[in-house]
Amino acid sequence: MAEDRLSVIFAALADPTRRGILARLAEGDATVSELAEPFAISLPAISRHLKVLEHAGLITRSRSAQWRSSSLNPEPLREATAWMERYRQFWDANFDRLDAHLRRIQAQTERKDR
Amino acid sequence: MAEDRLSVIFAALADPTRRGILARLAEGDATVSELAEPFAISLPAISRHLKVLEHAGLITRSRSAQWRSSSLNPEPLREATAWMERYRQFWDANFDRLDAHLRRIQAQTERKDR
DNA sequence: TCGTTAATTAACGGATGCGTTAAACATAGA
DNA sequence: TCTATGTTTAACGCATCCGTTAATTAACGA
Repeated sequence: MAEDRLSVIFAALADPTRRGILARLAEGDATVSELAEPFAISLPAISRHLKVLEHAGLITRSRSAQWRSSSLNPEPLREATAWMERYRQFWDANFDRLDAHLRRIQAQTERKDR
Repeated sequence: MAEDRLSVIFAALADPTRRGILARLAEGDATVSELAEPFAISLPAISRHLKVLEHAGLITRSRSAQWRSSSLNPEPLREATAWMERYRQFWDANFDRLDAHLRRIQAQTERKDR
């Protein structure tokens, strides 16, 4: 399961190696070998991670000769952030906490009234 | 593996049922049965999802009689967002795209110079 | 054409994730 | 104390994830 876009994105971000790859790509495009270099895992493993990132839309890839260059595509990060934004009110310092409290109380009251 | 905090958080968010539970909790605390109601899965399955969310720190739980109430804890969402913020420059409209372009070019040049 | 380099695919193994049903546990209340 | 209700734990099955090594594909370049 987990075919919806957000799930695919979050799942892709749930691996530290993949987040490391994204961090590297934030500094500029890189080949598979370059991306693999900081990690103590095999090249095929990196290749799979890249496929996951590509499937999530987090990177795009191009080939030039025998090198395959990856570049960061931030769009999915924007989507994921947009989803989290819905909860920003719950932690944002500028948020009126009283309002949240009242809404919680209200929800509980409604529940008991059933 | 995947023991680091961010991985646990992202993994918890990678399931649509769990995101649905969080959305429900944003409206106020709820019991396990209440949380399970919108979903076509068994109660034990919901119970496991809650355990995952709790382990990620996304919810806190309290018991009152035989009911176990869950409440949203937004802290991990703040952490996850903070991580993504590092990439905001790549998609934010207010960002000077030329700067990003120059940094990419620069990185590629450095690589070729090796 | 042959060898080298870059990367992927194939085949496998072990761990984890997510669902189920059945059983157990915890508390309230007659 | 017995029963009903809410929730968790146990035990299982199946799919997916993540890693490995070996083999394969693709392109360059002497």
